[in-house]
Amino acid sequence: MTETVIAAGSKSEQAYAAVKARIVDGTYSPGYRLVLAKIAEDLGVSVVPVREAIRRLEAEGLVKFERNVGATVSGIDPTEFLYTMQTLSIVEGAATALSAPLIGAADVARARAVNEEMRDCLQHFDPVRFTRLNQDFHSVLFEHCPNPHILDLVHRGWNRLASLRSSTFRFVPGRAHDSVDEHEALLKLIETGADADTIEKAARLHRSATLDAYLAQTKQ
Amino acid sequence: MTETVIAAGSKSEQAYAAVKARIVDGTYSPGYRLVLAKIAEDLGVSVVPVREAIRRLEAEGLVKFERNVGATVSGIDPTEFLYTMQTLSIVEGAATALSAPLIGAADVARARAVNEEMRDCLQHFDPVRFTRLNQDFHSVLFEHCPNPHILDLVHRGWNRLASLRSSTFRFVPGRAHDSVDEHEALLKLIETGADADTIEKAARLHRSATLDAYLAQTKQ
DNA sequence: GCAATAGTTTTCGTATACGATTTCGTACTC
DNA sequence: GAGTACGAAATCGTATACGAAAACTATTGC
Repeated sequence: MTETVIAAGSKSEQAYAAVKARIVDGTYSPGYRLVLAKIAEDLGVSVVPVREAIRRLEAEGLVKFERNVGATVSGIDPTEFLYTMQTLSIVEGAATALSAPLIGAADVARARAVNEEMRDCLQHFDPVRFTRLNQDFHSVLFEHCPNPHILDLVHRGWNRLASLRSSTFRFVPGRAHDSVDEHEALLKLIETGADADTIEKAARLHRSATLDAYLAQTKQ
Repeated sequence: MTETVIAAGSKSEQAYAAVKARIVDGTYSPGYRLVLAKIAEDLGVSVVPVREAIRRLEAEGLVKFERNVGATVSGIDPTEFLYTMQTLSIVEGAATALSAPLIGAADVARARAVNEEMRDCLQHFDPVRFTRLNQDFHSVLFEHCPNPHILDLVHRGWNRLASLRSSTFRFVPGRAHDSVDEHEALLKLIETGADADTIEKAARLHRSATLDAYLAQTKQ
């Protein structure tokens, strides 16, 4: 994969990218206390650019900031998880519907290949790989979205979701099978040029079902 | 000494609120160059908190920031306007649908009163008041949305829209009449407990129609 | 008269420093 | 032993200062 080799732009940008990456990949898990001076030292910069980075992450919802107290990685609350999923279902549904007319046969083939790999994962029980493939699959579906704002919201949603991973994001074996089937159904809809409404609804439902499965598992 | 009354929160927060307000109310219109030192002086603070504020506003899409060049109020591009409206139609539609079951008779009455005031505005041609009332009306519809993330996105959308006002946001007399009627139709749907899908679709359509009217006017 | 260039000014970017606030630990009182 | 008060340490918040990059301006050469 593309490791973040690029020491791009200002130190503020670097700090932003670095902290964001650590939150998304789980190095800093929810509730983790982000001490400015410590992060600054880790990254070899001063606190000013780190503050800026944290503020930006706060605006994206990845970080909670409290005056004179400090920053923590946000999102321990299960309710938060529910809200995040609901929001994602809406913006991702819209993004997928808007993308659909622009998805070519090659994209569908690529997505299908990914989905078959996912099916393969089910045999060997590889949740980590499954999760990554799942993201790849959905990326194909919404990456052509012509509206950059919606695309941005989708990415933010996925990032939030990823950041919550360690506490609430869990692989539900029983659900995974259905998920793969729903993926295939979505591809069929796109291939046959179904109308935007149908695709949007299907995409939403797919995510809602995933949410329900998580909730059901959590209750047990 | 009547210093600028509410010295709420940190200076960073103050700067954030102040600059945001100026962008939304049109004091700083699209393309306006935001010089850090100047803003800092205006607000009586140093540049550091101003930088933070600008970064946050950038994350919200209200400001465009370019390395070593500076910040400008974003959104002159008409395409941007289209994307903003589309995004808003989606999140606002969802927010309205989610709010609907929680909207009480009193709320409906309040919204209806506002709408009748809007109808009144049509007689006396008062675009400014009409626009404000329109916001009030929609606020009633989505303010009960239980998902804070979606609510936040709606507010951001409205803010972006407001910030674009001076260049592209224009009152379309021919459209205003239909708009008021659609508001009433929306209220009826909510009163009769229509299902979420129907309400969502109606809310979206309402905004799409507004967008179309703007576009038609722009073309002329 | 125009274009290229060198010098000046403006503005950004970040390190450092210090005051303000919170938190935590310890001692004291009831 | 529990609760409170006080002091020390940690951490945040922001002003200032200075280096770096870009934008602007004036001058020179053609």
